[in-house]
Amino acid sequence: MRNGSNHTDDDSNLFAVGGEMNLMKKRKDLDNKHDDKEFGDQTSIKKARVIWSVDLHQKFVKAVNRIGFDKVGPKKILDLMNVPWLTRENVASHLQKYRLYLSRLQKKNDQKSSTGLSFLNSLNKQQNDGAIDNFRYSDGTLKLHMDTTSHEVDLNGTVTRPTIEKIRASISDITDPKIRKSSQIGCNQPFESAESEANHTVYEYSPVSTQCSWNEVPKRLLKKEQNTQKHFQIDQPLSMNSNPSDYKSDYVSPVNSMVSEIDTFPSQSKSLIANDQSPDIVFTSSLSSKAPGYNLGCISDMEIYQRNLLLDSHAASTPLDEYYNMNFGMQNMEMSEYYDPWLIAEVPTNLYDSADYS
DNA sequence: TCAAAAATAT
DNA sequence: GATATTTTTG
Repeated sequence: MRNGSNHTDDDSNLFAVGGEMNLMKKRKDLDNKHDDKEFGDQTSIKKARVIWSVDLHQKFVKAVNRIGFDKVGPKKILDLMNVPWLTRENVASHLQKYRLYLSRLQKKNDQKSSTGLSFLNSLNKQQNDGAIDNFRYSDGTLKLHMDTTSHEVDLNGTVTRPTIEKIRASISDITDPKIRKSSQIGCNQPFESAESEANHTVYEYSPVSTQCSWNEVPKRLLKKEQNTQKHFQIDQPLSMNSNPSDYKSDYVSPVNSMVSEIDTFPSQSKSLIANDQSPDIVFTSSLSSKAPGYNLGCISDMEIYQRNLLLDSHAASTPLDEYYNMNFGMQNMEMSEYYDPWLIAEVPTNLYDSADYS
């Protein structure tokens, strides 16, 4: 529909103008060729490519989880989703991708849990990598990384300190005024209305709104640490994987990687200024002094993304940023209250490493 | 130009 | 319905 109606309208208008057409035609050349062919019979107007918006995907995931992983099939999903214009093929295709994603996810987890001791190494490595990675994102934001590994570590008690302190240090580097301010702004926005909108809503924000990641996080995990103490902004999550290349554009597992990001790192005053003018960071994350690991990373980046969209439609971030934004990471925040639990779909529980959340 | 997403073919 | 392959997109 997107292409269909809009473009053909444009084209026909142009066509009427005639004289000016050539100029425009160059631009629209491709489309016109299409149209020529397609106008032969009205019936063959190319059907729109389905864009799996956040909402749509959430529906999808919800359906999948409802049906149960073993019994799931495109048809059933389609039924449950109850989206009239969607076809079985659409769903099938999406399901294929989804399965692919999940299996990779699982592989990652297995890998991780079987590596045993080496997770310490990977923790360090990851933090280092993170530091480097931070600059891959040219938006000047600092990402603070945290991994479930650190959570495990935390539980063990042993290695907890460094991690936490590292984070704390970073946090305290950030001085409050601006962050606080913009955090608040972001946080106080009402999300619900927008979130519960039908799919179409999202389209209005395209082109950037359409990407999504699979991350879906069990609600209950969010509830565990409600008392939050520090607020800081998060923006772009980043994969924490020890195997970055592999994850370049992967969907990030909620289990595997949790990321918080702190804007306003001293060395990156650039972004400070930018944010000052138009705070593009919208969410607040929280660190509990008790169990940072726990507290981190319990919300889907999709949702974050969605919120970002809604709250910040004039977006300071570039499409590219947005793009990456979607593909990476988990974030956590104290947003639970803002959510309608219904709207949050979950990844099958068996995919979570139970140790991580037990 | 490329990888990821979606469509389509098997 | 699953998976492989192809096309489209950003």
